[in-house]
Amino acid sequence: MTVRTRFAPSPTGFLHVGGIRAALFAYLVAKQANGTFVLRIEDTDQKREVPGSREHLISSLKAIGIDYDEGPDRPGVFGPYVQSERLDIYKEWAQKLIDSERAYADPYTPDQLQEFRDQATREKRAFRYRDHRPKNPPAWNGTTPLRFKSEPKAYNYNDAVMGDISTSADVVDDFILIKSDGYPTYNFAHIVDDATMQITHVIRGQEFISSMPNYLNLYEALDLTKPVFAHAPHIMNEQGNKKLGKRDGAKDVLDYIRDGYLPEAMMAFIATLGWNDGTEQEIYTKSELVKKFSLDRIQRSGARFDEKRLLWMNGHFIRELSLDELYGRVDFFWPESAKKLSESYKKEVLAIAQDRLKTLKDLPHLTSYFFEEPQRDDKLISDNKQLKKLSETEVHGLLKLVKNEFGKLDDWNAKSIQSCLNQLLEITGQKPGVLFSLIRIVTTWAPFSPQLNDTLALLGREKTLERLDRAS
RNA sequence: GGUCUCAUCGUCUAACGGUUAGGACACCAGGUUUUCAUCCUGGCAAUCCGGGUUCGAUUCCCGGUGAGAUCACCA
Repeated sequence: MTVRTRFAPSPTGFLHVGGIRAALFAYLVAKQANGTFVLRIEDTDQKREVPGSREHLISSLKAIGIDYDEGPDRPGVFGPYVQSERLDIYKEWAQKLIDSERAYADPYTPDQLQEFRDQATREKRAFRYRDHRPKNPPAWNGTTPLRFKSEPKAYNYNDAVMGDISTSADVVDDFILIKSDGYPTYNFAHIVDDATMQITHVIRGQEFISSMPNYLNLYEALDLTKPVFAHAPHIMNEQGNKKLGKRDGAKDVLDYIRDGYLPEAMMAFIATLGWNDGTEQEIYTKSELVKKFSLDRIQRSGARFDEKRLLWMNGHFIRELSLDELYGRVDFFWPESAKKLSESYKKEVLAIAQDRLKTLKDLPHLTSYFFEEPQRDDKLISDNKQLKKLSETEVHGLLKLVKNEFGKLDDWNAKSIQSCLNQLLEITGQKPGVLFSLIRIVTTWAPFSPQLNDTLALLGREKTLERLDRAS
């Protein structure tokens, strides 16, 4: 039997990093078994649907490299893959339950229901709809909710992540199958869909664990084979006190990509948040994840989202990239002033910036002085422990000497510049901390920059002398 | 409050009942004869509490405590 997993989001908001983890896990389980990964859109709540979220969600998945084999825009034999287009299917399955007397029309008004609930609250007991199950419900005409007639029982079942879970019969209740607007509830629709789409592994967030007894009861009423269940804990916010959500400033995946994070870093980071393979490996490529991932090694408690670790991982992946590869990725991130420069020059700049990039977005402020005249900032000198001791005339004297020696150089490359710099140390009698810092600062006006000889070589003799001139 | 689940450095985590409780991020210090970054070396730092079981519990059991999830005509 081929493994089929699915990711089934509702288009009610934006897919943030917490939500995408379930998708990643489902994807990995499918790919690992050479199976199929399905995207299904659960849009049964028309009121909450957010325009554009469907597209956003799809591009988020694609952005970090989660490709689905079947989905709204990838037709397969089990379609349609959008729930609002499957209403007839749900009606059919609902009819089966009506026929077998496992579904009935809900005769109560919302107000009446609320009264039942309030009453339960006053009496400090849990509300259960089935305590109010009508004796002779009217025939269902589609304008009132259709409820599941549960057969409460205790369950012991295995969850691929959480292990053995047991529940009492108390929590099985008569939930709504079809709403009065004719749309099915998630509780009903997803089970019908998973069955008809032949899903073998249901991998989702742990918010559904508490509904499992109801689902199990429904599977039995429908006489369906149960898939493997896997409920992953949520990713928590940085305080660790609740699940990560948009309100905590949780960014969505596309935000991270826009901020210069690599898709492979996002994937590795999200996968290892609460999962590891038991070895001391910290960083995984996509193909390693596909090979090594396993549901039973997912941590059972929620992990916090640690931006610092993400940043480190991103820097790592950036350094791993070949120069050409990296060059292809930073296109969007060059400062405006770099746009007109040649590819070869930009590649040289990129080569000495690569180790320093934590995100691709760091590129402009790390390299802008190669492309445009930097803003002079005398504080860089006056705040420098070594340089602030120098008088203005001393500074000018030093710069003059530097200019002189640089002017005499036959070749202008990193090597010749370095030997010239070494000579200058002898000529001036200054320590490198003073002389090199001074040159570095007046040629870049940046708080830090790559190695001095490399920087000057790339800057070119003309610009170097020009900037020395301007400073003296 | 009911139900379900979880609990190792600040964070992410490893450890068939026997380890000086390991690794990584972060942080700190040193080195790579300028800064920043990379790289290397070192340092700081943890088994929630209380009972059992056992020759021996991070590990098994019970009880606390703490945390999370859920209790909708939302998913």
